[in-house]
Amino acid sequence: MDLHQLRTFVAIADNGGVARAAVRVNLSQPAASRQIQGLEAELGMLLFDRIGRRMRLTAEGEDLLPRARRLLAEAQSLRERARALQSGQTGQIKIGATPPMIETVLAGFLAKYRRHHPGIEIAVVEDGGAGLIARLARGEVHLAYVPVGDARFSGRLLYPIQVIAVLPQAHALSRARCLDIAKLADEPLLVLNRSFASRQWFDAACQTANIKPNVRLESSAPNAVLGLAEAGYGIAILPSMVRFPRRGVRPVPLVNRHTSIGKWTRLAWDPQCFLAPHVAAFREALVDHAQRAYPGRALIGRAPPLARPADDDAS
Amino acid sequence: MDLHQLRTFVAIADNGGVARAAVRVNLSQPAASRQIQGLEAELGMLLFDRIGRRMRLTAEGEDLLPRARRLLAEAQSLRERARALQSGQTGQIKIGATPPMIETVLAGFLAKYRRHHPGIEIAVVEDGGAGLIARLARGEVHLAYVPVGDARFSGRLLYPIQVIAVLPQAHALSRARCLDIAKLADEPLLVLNRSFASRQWFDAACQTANIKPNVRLESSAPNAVLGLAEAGYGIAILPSMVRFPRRGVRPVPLVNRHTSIGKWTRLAWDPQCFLAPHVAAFREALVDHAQRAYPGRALIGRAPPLARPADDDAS
DNA sequence: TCGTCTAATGCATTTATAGGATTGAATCGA
DNA sequence: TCGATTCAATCCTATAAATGCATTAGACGA
Repeated sequence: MDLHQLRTFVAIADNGGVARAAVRVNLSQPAASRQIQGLEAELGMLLFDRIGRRMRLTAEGEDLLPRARRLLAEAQSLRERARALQSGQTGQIKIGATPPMIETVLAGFLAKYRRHHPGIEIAVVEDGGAGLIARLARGEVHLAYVPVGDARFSGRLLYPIQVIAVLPQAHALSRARCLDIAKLADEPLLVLNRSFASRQWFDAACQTANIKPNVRLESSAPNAVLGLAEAGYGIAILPSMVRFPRRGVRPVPLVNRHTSIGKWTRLAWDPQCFLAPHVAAFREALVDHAQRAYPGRALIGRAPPLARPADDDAS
Repeated sequence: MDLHQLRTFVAIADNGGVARAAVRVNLSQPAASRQIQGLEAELGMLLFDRIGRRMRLTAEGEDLLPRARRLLAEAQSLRERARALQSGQTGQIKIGATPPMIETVLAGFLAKYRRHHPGIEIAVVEDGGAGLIARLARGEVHLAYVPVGDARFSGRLLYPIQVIAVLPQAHALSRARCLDIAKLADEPLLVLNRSFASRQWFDAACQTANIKPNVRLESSAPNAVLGLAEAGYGIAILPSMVRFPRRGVRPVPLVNRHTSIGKWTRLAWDPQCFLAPHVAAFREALVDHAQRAYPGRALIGRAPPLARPADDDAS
């Protein structure tokens, strides 16, 4: 059974003759004749009665005709779906991100993007940094926020994330343009737990600076830390992408011997996987958006710039 | 796009590899490889990412895979439907019949037949004799009750229909084994109108016998005629297939010079049309039923048998 | 680093499918 | 009633496609 045979079958039934049908399906008359014969032979039944030189559907033909139509329609729908996918008008995108990324960058961007591209279905997968790398490697997501330094993936640099301190306005250190971590030695600190990259960077910086931070609270929720800082309970240590302004507190970038603490963020993908046009378009739009309006950009300008890694965009 | 390509596509996705898929679809590995490449080329997109020596579905492939499955399932359903039609387990039958035929023969038979063949859909088309011939010629019905004598159709003889008189039991002539129409010359008669074949046969017989029948009533309803006969209003002239017994009246076959009046009935079909197995089976069952239990058979035995035409069964 | 496994490619062969010409039969018009 | 026409089927040949075998290229594991 062949789609061409079915098409010819339907055409003969519709046009009432092999010759006319042949024209409709861009075939010669003998070819159409043979196709219908081949179909009849394969199905083991006559689809048409040959009444003189006319073709009339048999009962079986009448029964199978609508089914053949459905099959052809389904095939056409498949082709059209493929064309839509190819042109990037439609398709699915799976993007992995950490909760802070989702909150600060992705949420706002997605709302805008979906309005302009209603055919695109965007699935956001929430996971931690290590989990995102694994998902990207397994092909579960097309794109993911991954820190710089993993050579397995291509990526586009987005923006730097730096560690900042959030101090009460009344605090003496809050007027500084930026703040060396040595000055935090005896201050009571409110920090995130070790699953946060910013906490790891902060710890590493303290270690190199030979400082033992006075941790008053370790939390898994940035907003909790921030709220306590507002209440004057201590100095919050957070990544620069928390949203400001907040009342009664001031953010100040941290430095370690005149060097900012943090890393650049990257939107990465697996270069071994074919990246569909609609995914590439989405990626470019997201990169553009993030680079223009990244969280904490006002703050970051106050500290020495982080070393910018090479952008290893291999597309 | 080709069903084979789609089948290979699905097989690769299911079996996770070209080589294994090739075995499943009875192809060599290179053939399967080229099929999927051809499909990808035609759709203008990669369906699989080649990760090392593995094949992993792209986003597009994942999108199109269920559609391909549906298409293949639809094709399989078409094949299975064709097989069912071919084996005669299912299908449609259109049979044309006159109202008396439907009432006396078909109704009872259909009830029985449908119980034993639930897959068969039987459509009964009610029409007059001339209408049935036209419908048969146009292919609107597969089978029809048609009088003998039409060479265009093949047919199987069913049973003779003879013209009978229905007399009040008290009538002197009601004791006869059969009755010559000459004896009806002066009796008040209740006859059917000229659209009934039996009426035409009766008229023809009267003409050859040089008799002017004394028609008291001409009706289009056999039961009305019969009812009036029961009421003693006259002698009813009817075809032999009316159902007996009736109270107070006796049926007597009519003869014209020792010759029965009537014709054989035939179940006919268009020999130019392919007769599907399930239609042929239905036909045989109906012929068998009609020949064994035809209406008026007890009555007909009392008159000289009608000349039996050749059974021109050309199948 | 070597061996193995997998998908892709080259090549020769087979297959089948197409079109053109022709035939045979049925329909139409004179 | 007899051509003329029309249409489906058939024959034949050429072209295109698909297949299988052998081989290659590349990745994965020991």
